[in-house]
Amino acid sequence: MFTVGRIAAQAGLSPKAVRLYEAGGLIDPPERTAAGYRTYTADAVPVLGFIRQAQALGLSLKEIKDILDLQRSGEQPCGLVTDLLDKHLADIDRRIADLQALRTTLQRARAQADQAADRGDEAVVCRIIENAAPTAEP
Amino acid sequence: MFTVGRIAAQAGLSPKAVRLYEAGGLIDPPERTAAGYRTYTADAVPVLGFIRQAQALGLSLKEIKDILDLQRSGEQPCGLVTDLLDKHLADIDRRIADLQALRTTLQRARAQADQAADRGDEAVVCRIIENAAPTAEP
DNA sequence: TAAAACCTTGCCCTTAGGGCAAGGTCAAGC
DNA sequence: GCTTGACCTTGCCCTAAGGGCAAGGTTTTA
Repeated sequence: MFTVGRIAAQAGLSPKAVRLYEAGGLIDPPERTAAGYRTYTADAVPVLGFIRQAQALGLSLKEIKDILDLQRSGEQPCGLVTDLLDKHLADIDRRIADLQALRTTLQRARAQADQAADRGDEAVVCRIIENAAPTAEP
Repeated sequence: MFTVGRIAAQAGLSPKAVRLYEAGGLIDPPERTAAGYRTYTADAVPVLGFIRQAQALGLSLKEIKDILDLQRSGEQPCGLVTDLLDKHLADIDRRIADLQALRTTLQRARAQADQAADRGDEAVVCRIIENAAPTAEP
């Protein structure tokens, strides 16, 4: 039996995160002592570990909850997992492309900043950013 | 004279965003009519446009406020702007690298998912994510 | 003159927790 | 047995940048 602090440490999480996962329905509410302390068994560790891994892969808590719900309902969540992975893969590709476009824009803005500084030029707000073409957000 | 809705439309923003920028000190509080309506002059448009551009470059409202404050104090904000651009450029490079590492991890997880499906294999949560190595966040 | 379109403020919502407060509980040392 | 420190409980406010809604006032248009 472990308290929330111990189980969190075992899974590499904060106690607050563990409570949040419970509140969000990602993990089952554990037994409580008479005093109200949460008591976890070691069984909770792999589930928390899964949550951590899935988060590291960019899945949201909501998506992770969907996977876990499906699994708890006896279904095989593999299809959902692969769908989510595909979705996030495409999302990541989009974000990388956006960031690279933004990088180009930033570099152009930066180069103009240097040129303006050389000329002693100073516009409304330095004219550096006004001249930069609009791009996607980061 | 323009109402908040008109000035926002001119700058490509929502009225709420304009009010938010005022509350955050990015723009000066405009005059009010007797009824309390904000009344902007056309002078506000380039400032709002600057905010929009700077945001598109990934700057936070706080950073943009610092730039505008510096400019309003009579300083030339170019130095600050170039510093911020450099900082964000480095930040973007980090994020692109992180996302590319994440992409690799996701693809590995995805490939394992297919293999597991072929074998009819099903682990705690499909074993797809457990086997994926931890990576940086998106 | 009445309705539509606009404005005002204020509040709650979003992610994934962090931080703090007030108060209760457990384990170790003396 | 008692104290002390470490831990636990819930609850509230905070983050970034607004979106959405509500209740009520105003302006414009038909």
